[in-house]
Amino acid sequence: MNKFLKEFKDRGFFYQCTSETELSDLMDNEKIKGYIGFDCTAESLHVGSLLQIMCLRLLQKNGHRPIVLLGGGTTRIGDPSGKDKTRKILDEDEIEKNIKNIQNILKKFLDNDNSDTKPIFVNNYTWLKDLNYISFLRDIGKHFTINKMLTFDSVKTRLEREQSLSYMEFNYMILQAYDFLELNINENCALQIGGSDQWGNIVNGVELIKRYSNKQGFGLTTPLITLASGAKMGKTENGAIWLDERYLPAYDYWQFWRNTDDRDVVKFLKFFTDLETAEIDKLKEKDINELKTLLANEATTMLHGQKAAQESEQAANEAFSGNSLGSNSPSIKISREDIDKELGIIDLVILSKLENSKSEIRRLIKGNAIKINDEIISDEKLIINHDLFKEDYLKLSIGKKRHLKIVIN
RNA sequence: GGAGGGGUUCCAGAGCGGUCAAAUGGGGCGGGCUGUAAACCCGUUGACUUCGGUCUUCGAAAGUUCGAAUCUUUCCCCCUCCA
Repeated sequence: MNKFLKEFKDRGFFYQCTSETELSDLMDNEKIKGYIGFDCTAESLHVGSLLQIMCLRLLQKNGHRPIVLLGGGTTRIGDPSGKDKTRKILDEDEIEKNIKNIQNILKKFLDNDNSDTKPIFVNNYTWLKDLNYISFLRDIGKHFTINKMLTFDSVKTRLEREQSLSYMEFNYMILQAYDFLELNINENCALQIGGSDQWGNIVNGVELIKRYSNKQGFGLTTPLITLASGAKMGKTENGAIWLDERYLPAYDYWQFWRNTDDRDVVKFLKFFTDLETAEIDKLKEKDINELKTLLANEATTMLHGQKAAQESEQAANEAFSGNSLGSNSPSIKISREDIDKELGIIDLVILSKLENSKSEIRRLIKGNAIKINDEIISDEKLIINHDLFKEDYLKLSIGKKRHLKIVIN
């Protein structure tokens, strides 16, 4: 089996492939281009897209060249896959902004220097925006039958549940298929990779290429990642695990990985680190918490750099060892005047932005959840005075996991 | 176009004139146990509070009433059946 495909499988990325043997042969014989489309609905990518990003990296690692399709055009339509309802359509400016942002994130994960494998960024709006309706229907539309389109899950589930599916959304799959054709013709792109929910859309592209150009394209999908807990990857109650440091600091990103469920650790090491699978299999014997730290360090290094990863680990050690916080711990500054005017504990927490409801803070105090310098606070009227600032800071903790350094400015 | 059913707190889903800031379950948060895990147990889950209460919520607006999530009217949205 082709080296790329083998690792793709070894790491658990593989779900389905249109013509596996042929794809394997092709990738043995030549370096190909493979693309993945990213939706531009959100201002940044979150870990839910990470597996796709890892696929792009794997292509590069094996000498193939990734094409990143930023769906500037299709985002204007909205993919009905997996959606119950039509979602809100973003305006032009937002989409443009999102595209730039997402592109910057992806560059962090990819090798942009090797001229043979550096990623090609394309925006499908460039070719979708000028399509002529009549000629599109004649050239492309004739290759699609409604009969077939109605059988795709994305359409079928909507219809079965009698939820409305607009004609606009119905066309999404045709546009995605057209994207693949476009890339196949103009970039000689032979492969589309996507999540398993994209299978139908991908197959459409492969078939369109066959009918239109009589060439063979390939589709490859990755499984939907489900956590041991049954939750979806990437979204927590506190919000998505963003890949953009402006939305989620490196320390929190590190913590996300550090808090991985035991049962998911090995799987994640294979998915989200560059460690060789053989090595990971050996590591399995290690202490589970060491593995989690390893996972957190590898994943954070990949995105935010080694320095950020080390600092995060150090900060975590400090925060959880119960000792004093170091220079890498999350911190905020408050002014001397704030303390002079008898700042209460509740207001301090508000200032820290750890919580924004006074009622909630009172509840936390009642539940022994709030600590200053590791001592439980039981008086909600406690006034913060300068004596609490040992050295030059005060350690504020909420629960077991949130610790913050309060520094006087 | 005609006939019905419905919109409730993060989600699902009770309530159907006062005892409702609203049952129950899920999720979240906190505590306990531990390993920054899982499972389990306990507490909590609108805001503000001088802890006595006060204020704002049950699709939107107006009304009936001492009093409305609960009744009436209009409007908006969703669903089911018929054409």
